[in-house]
Amino acid sequence: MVVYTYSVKEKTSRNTAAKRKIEEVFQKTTSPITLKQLYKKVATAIPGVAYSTVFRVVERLEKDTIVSRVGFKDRGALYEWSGRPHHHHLVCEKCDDVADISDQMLSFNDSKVAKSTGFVITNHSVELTGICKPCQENN
Amino acid sequence: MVVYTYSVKEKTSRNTAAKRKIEEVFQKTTSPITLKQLYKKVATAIPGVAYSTVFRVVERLEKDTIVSRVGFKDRGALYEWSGRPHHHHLVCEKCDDVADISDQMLSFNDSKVAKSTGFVITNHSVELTGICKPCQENN
DNA sequence: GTGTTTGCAAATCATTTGCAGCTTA
DNA sequence: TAAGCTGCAAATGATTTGCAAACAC
Repeated sequence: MVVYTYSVKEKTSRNTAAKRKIEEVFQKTTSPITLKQLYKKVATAIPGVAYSTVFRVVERLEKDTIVSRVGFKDRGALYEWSGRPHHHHLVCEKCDDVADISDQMLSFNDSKVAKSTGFVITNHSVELTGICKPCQENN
Repeated sequence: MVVYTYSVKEKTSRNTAAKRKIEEVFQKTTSPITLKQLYKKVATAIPGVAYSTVFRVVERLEKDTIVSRVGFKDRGALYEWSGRPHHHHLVCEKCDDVADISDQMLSFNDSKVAKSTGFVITNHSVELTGICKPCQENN
């Protein structure tokens, strides 16, 4: 079990069941999940846990950049653990399955964009949509 | 003024003030806007217009693929006119200004991704974050 | 002990819908 | 006239907050 560590900016933090479980769910889940999904999983392990608790823990985790919010078009806000290597997502149109894509596979260069727009690029996010293998076959 | 034209799937459509104004706002605005922003602009020209009217017109326009919803991380759903050539967005962290980026500037290949994941790629969306020139200078 | 965290309930905010009256064609 | 469109009000759903009790340290 990974020990909970807040960023240096945080003075204190307490090790609670909710936090431990939330971290565990994030670690076990490869694809981004909604707060609702997270809450359901947490509530199974900790009956009676409040949605607001999950909300606040994740809120804190996001501020501390331990989890990050990733944006998808239609679904609501999704969260995933930040520790994993930089990657992007490929979402299946049919079943909403999410595959990870490494940055190298995309190979586009920010500098060309930076030059033509005058922006300094600080971050990029790519979302691909497609149809996964199983769904292609079950057609 | 561009004439309102629904897709062939639509049997009928009526030319109303709300629709004309909504189209006009979309045409004049280069960056994606929220429903709220759109509503405010429409309401200025058409006092007393209902939010739900704007909602429903945009809903219809989206179904007819005349406007498209683009996803950003933090802000809510954003809409933009679809007619423009395929492009992506570069958002300024400081002032939320949005610059367009042509697809060619990014030059990444779906086929490599398709090969390694088994997915058939149907669409892609790129969101870059950065700091625009004015904000760099005003620092 | 004491300051953080939690559960509960309620506030907020965005999105969506039902309906009856109005408008466009 | 008739089907579409609109305003209004209210439902829904997601997100957020206040507060007192419970808990970690």
